[in-house]
Formats: sequence, structure tokens, C-alpha cells
Amino acid sequence: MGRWEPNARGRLEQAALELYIERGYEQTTVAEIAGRAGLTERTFFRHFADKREVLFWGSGPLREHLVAAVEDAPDAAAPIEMVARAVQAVGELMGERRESARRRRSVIDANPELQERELIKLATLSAALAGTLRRRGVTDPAASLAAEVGLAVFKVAFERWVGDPAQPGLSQLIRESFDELKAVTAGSRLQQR
Amino acid sequence: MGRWEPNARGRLEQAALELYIERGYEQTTVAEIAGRAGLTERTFFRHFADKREVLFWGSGPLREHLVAAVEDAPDAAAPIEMVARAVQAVGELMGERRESARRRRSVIDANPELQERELIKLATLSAALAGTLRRRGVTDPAASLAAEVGLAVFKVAFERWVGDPAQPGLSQLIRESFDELKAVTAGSRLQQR
DNA sequence: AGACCGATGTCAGTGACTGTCATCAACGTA
DNA sequence: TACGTTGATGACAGTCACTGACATCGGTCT
Repeated sequence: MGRWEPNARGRLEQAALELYIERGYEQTTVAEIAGRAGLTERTFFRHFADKREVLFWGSGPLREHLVAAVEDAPDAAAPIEMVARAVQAVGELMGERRESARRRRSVIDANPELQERELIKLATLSAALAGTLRRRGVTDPAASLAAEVGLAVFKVAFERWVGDPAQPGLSQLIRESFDELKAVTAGSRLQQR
Repeated sequence: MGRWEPNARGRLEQAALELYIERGYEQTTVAEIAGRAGLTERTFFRHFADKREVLFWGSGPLREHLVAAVEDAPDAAAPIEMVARAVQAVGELMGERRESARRRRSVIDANPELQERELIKLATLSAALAGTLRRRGVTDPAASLAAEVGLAVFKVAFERWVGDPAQPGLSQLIRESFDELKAVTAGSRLQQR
């Protein structure tokens, strides 16, 4: 057995989530989180860059998953279709954990600092998607737009999914939102020259 | 003459921008900003909620402008068209100050904290747009999507505009990006059921 | 004159985050 | 077996963003 209890990182993550839910994000100090995990404040910052990051480390694997899905899409697919497939794949992963997503979401919704972090994580995903599209030969305005728009669709679908228990599964909501996107952008008056 | 030099807020803003450019955002302390403006640190925080906000207070008027443009759009216009008009209007406003936009952008690009703030400001604009659309009778998935997608288009156009001096005016880039959006989302394989 | 107001200064905090050095079990190696 | 190395942690001091409370003092109103 090691010198310390195993899984320090996991204990910190768990303690942080609990405290953020119990008292709110701002009312929780890093020292309290570390204390509940049986560690010191300094150690917290060795595992997470800052107090917010403990809620967002999962976005790394998410990014890899998205990128892989775009890389694996058939050549014949249109760019937006590649993105749609990737977003779908992620949606199916998250679809399992609706309750835990809702808990996490309630914490984030209550604090603007956390919302900022969430947005930059999404922007990172979008940039990764756009880069992958470019590597597959999609030229630039289209690549950025497809990635950006695809993530916007995901965002809208995800919000409906966590916000209303009466809604169907995430996968289906994403599909519906992509259809809605098509309807919205096909507005006959879009050409305004 | 008043007891103090006038325009404290403006002096703080000016001093902050200068210092952020000279030394970088992180290397600048609020005390230094206040000192250059002939004020104290405490006074800085009376004018700006935090060290970043000094770069972003302009987004308030921007929001009002966007919302007004959507409110003034003709009833016959499709939702995405209302958003496109609003974004165009804003684009024409900013189009004048390309150099100052570039300076500001270089500061923001160099610091993730500032990028986070920028993103949440954009999200606020998107939410305001969506709310205005709803008030005009657009139902919800469509309203959110039109707002979100419209701002994504703006973002892409804006990035090209500030990033490459060889690009045409912002107004034209926004028009082109909306066209590109239409092309991208019209991909024949979008229906993936 | 005197009461009040509003912008600023002063000062003493709290808490996030960092740099640095010490500790000590585990592990490899002579 | 002894010994050097490594890696995760603790201890501690420090910086800086941000806040609350109270003092100051021209300008303004009555």
C-alpha cells in the first residue's frame, strides 16, 4: 500500500462537487474542499489549475472523441454532416447520465465564473472540430462555420435536455435541432443583397 | 472646477488599455492602472466590477443596438433575417474602427481569462437576441438557434476582419459569411434519419 | 449657516493562486 | 543490505484581486 490514500484527484473532485452543491461555488473555499478530501490546499492546485477546473477536466476526452468522430466520417459527407455525426456520438455518450448532468448544470447555472469556463471549453471544442475539418480539406470560412454552428446546435439541444425532464433523449433532441437549424437557415429571405 | 479631475472612468480605461498592451494583462496590477490614472485601486473597482471588465463595458450599448434592430425589423422577415439585419447594423458601427479593434483583439488573444469574458459577453448578446425574437412570436428552438447561429456568423466574420488586413470591410464579410452559412447548412446529407 | 450628497481615499481584511523547500514511502541498483 | 532517486504530498510565506467599513470634503440645497 502506498504512503497515501489512493485517488487523490478523484477525492478532490468528489468533495468539490458536493460542496459546490451544498453551499454554492462562491461560498466554498479551496481549503474546505481539500480538507474534506483529506488533503491540503496546495495539493488541490497540483491537480487542478484553478477552483473551476475541477468541474471541467472531462472536456479533454470529449474533445478527442469529437475529433475522432470527424476523422472517421466518410469522405462523401458534407462538412456539416461530419460535425453532426460527431455531435451525435457525444450526445449518445452523455445521454446516459442525465441526472449527473443536471446536478452539474445547476451548479454552473448559479455562477457566472463557471459559465465563462464552460463557454471557453465549448469554444475549444469548436476550434478542434474546425481544425479537423481543415485537415480533411474543408476550406476555411466553411470549416469554422460548420464547427461553430454544429456546437451551437449541441448547446441548444443540451439545454433543452437538462432543463426539462419531459424532453426526449439527448440524441433525439440533437437530431431535431439539426432539422430545426436547416429550417431556420433556409429562410427564403436570407439573401439580403 | 470640481474637486477631482473629470472623467475618472475614461482615464482608468485608457490607462488599463495602455498597460495591457505595454506589459500584458497578467503583468499589470490594478494598483498600477489606478496610479497611472491618478486614482486609487479602490476607485478602480467602483467603476469596473473586475480587472477584465474595463475592456468590455462597451457590450452594454452593443446589446441595446442589436435588440433595437431586431425590434425594428419588418414582420415579414424570417427570424434568421431579423438577426442578420441586427448583426449587419452592428457590423457597420464597428467597421469604422478597425485599428482600435485590432489592438483590443491582440490583448484579448494573449489571455484566456479575457477570452472567457469575451465569450460570455457574446453569449449575453445571443440570449438578448433570442429573447427579443421570442417577444416577436418566434417559438423557442428556432429563436435560440437563429440567435446563436447569427452570432456565430458574426464571430467568424469578425475574426477574419481583424485577423487579416487584406480582407474587405466587416459589413461585406458578414454578408459573405451568411451566404456561406446557407451553403453549409444546405448540405444535402443533413437529413440523417 | 448648516444639512446633505456623491465621488474619492484609507485601511484592514479574505481568499485564490504561486514559489520554494522539506518529507518520506517506494523503488531500483550496487 | 545500504544508498541514491523519484514522486506525491505538506508547510509556509508571499502576491494580488476584490470587499466592507468608515473618513474626507467640495458642491448643492434650504
